[in-house]
Amino acid sequence: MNHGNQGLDKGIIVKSISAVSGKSEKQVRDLMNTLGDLGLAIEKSKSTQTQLNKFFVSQTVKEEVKLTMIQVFNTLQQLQKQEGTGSSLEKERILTNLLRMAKPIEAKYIIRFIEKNLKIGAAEKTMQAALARAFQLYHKGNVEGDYESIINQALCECPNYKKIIDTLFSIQSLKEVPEVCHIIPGVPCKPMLAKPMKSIQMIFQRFENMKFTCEYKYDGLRGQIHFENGQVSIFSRNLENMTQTYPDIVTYIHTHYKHLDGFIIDSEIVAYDVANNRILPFQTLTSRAKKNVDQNQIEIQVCLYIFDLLYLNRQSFLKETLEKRRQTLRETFKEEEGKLKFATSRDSENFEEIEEFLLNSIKMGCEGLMIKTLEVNSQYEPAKRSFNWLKLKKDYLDNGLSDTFDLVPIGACYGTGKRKGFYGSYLLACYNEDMDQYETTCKIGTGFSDENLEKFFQFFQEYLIPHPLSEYKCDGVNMDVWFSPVVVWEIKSADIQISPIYSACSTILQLNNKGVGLRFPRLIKVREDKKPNEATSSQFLYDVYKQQAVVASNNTFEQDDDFY
DNA sequence: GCTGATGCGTC
DNA sequence: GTCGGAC
DNA sequence: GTCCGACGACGCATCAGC
Repeated sequence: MNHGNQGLDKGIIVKSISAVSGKSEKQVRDLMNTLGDLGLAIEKSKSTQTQLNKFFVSQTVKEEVKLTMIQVFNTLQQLQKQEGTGSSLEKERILTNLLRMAKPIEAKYIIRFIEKNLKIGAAEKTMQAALARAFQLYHKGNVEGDYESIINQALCECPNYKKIIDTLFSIQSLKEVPEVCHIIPGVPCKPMLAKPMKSIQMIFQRFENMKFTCEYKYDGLRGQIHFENGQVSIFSRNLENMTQTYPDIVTYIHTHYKHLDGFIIDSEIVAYDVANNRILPFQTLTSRAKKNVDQNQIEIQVCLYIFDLLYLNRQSFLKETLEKRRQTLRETFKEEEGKLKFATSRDSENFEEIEEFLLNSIKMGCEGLMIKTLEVNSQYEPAKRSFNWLKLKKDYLDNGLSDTFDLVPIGACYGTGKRKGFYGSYLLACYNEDMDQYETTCKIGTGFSDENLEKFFQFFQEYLIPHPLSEYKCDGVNMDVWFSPVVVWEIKSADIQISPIYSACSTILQLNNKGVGLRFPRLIKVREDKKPNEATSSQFLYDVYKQQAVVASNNTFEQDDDFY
């Protein structure tokens, strides 16, 4: 089914639910907070409608109207088409009409569908398994073979349900599926992913007796680059077409590789400081325009760090070993400083060497290492095991070398779905000793056990306050509830980045009132031994920020006022 | 024309 | 992206 | 191990409302 974006504001959904159920918008929002789900909110609203409101609704819609799938489908497509001035009102009107006709349970799933979260415990993999089973039954045992793995493989190489289903309807033998649905330039292929590892030892355990290689893990955007018949396409990790965003890459490929008879390579697109031959931070890369990009107006240059070859000269390389793919990649492409480089790699099985390589990668502005087998199980086949590669980052390490921060929860938001009835996330602050104030630096919603979620929720009931304290520097952050500063939590993060909304270090930074925020924050533990005013200081946070390789090596980063 | 909210994609 | 829980 | 769904920070794009 169409899973396009309706671009529906939460506000529009709330208004529609309000219009359909006769409840005020505030009542709908309260219901949403209580039930932890807008879908449940409308289901309940519709099924507990007052007689008066039912009467009112029946003036506009005939009772006993039955919605069909086609109607819902068409309406969703209509929603998708709305754009420009006045589109929000129109969307609200269309959605309201649809919800009027829907039974409570239908309305629930329509809303959940729009929110792209069905919450039925079944997602992509379950659906694929079901598809396999369904066709097995459809063919009544006349077609032999492992449906699930064939379909899975086909979906990885050619993620197009229509094409695969059409094929399954028409085949005599399962062998025909890969003959029709296989990797081809122009169509994105599911990328290989990597599993986090907490130590180098774990890598030796995982890859015991296998040859493997370590590569720098660049901090950019995954880019799968296709070329065929003069046509360049660039796909993201989630198979989105982002060709329009990178006309500079398109041109580069065009001018250097049009002699090749088609290829697909895997790469990381990284922002690059051409003047100083340095990698720039992820944040810099993301500030590039995404639509209607004029190649002559590009201010942020990128370098392509390529690391794999999936297809070349009309041949799939997916089933080749990494050793072979890498060798062919190196023979086919040519490095150029600041434009295209092979990911820095080292084939080592020595602990100290790997450790040093990891530290070097971070010094160079990378996130850490990717570790991949070279021969055994080294095929590019995410269908077999999508997390076949391993990744190692400094902040995964459990050795005390990575930075943690001791922060104070000062507010929270209600949880949704399985977090219903508790807080789903907490606002954290560091302590500015000079100003005697708490400065926000992130929200946190991961690292909690179910037990802690409940325990913390109960705990904070005693410390609720109606408004943030005057010593909280928390402008620009909207929370459902606020607390007195009473506890300290230990938090780990990957990075510290300039933040448009958090206030930590803003007085030290002097950067248009911006502060710093944590990247990938998660809870480690409660610091029973610390009082709130012993939390991590703003100064410490700032020092750690300045120490980061990519900040330390690039003094222009924060002086360039135009940029931020 | 600007601002703020929020969608949607990246990590 | 990270994480915890169910299987 | 795999799958799922909680939740994070950002920045561009878009639209309402001033």
